[in-house]
Amino acid sequence: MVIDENILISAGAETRRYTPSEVIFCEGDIPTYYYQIIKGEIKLNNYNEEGKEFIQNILSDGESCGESILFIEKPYPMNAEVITECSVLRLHKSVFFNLLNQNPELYMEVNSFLSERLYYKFIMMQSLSSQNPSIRLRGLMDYLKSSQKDLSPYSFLVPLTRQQMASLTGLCVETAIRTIKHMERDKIVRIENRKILY
DNA sequence: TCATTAAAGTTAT
DNA sequence: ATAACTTTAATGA
Repeated sequence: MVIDENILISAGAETRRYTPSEVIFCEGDIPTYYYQIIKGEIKLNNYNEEGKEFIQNILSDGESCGESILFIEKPYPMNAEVITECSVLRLHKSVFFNLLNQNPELYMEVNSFLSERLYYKFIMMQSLSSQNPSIRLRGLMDYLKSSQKDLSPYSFLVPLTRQQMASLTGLCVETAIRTIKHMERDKIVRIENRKILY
């Protein structure tokens, strides 16, 4: 949880509902609100000139989306698209900043969330700079798995579709699938009824 | 080697 | 039923 929901609500945040494929904001929009997910999944993405999607991030319960851009005078460099049915708290930028100014602890909470996102970017950038699809996918899975305690092999069920894994690593689905199959042969992952265990 | 295209099978809504 | 996802195979850069 980035910021306690009750604090946001008493500050005047409104609860908004979104349905899958709805767009919360678009690349080029001027940021006006702070958004925090109560429940559901949202992806931050871009589409290249050929229409291929690159997913910057997938966010869910308790996480905020696009907050980093609020701190700079720039339009969004990505879209926020709803994956699953969502309820989201929305607080106007100016109220959000007043809130932070009155509560230094909240600044720290936002900071720590921001740092986590930045950490993800560093980790992913390292593996994405590799041409090898196996290294890219492992970089993604290593990061995701690092948030759980049990680090033993095959204890982590990858909570992503192959499509999403491909979009997060800049691969095409088919390559992601082939690579995952190869990783299964190499005993890096296990596959049980299409679920990937890492 | 990987991306792309096409085609077909599978799962979720 | 229909859409979304998964898989395989062929072809080309």
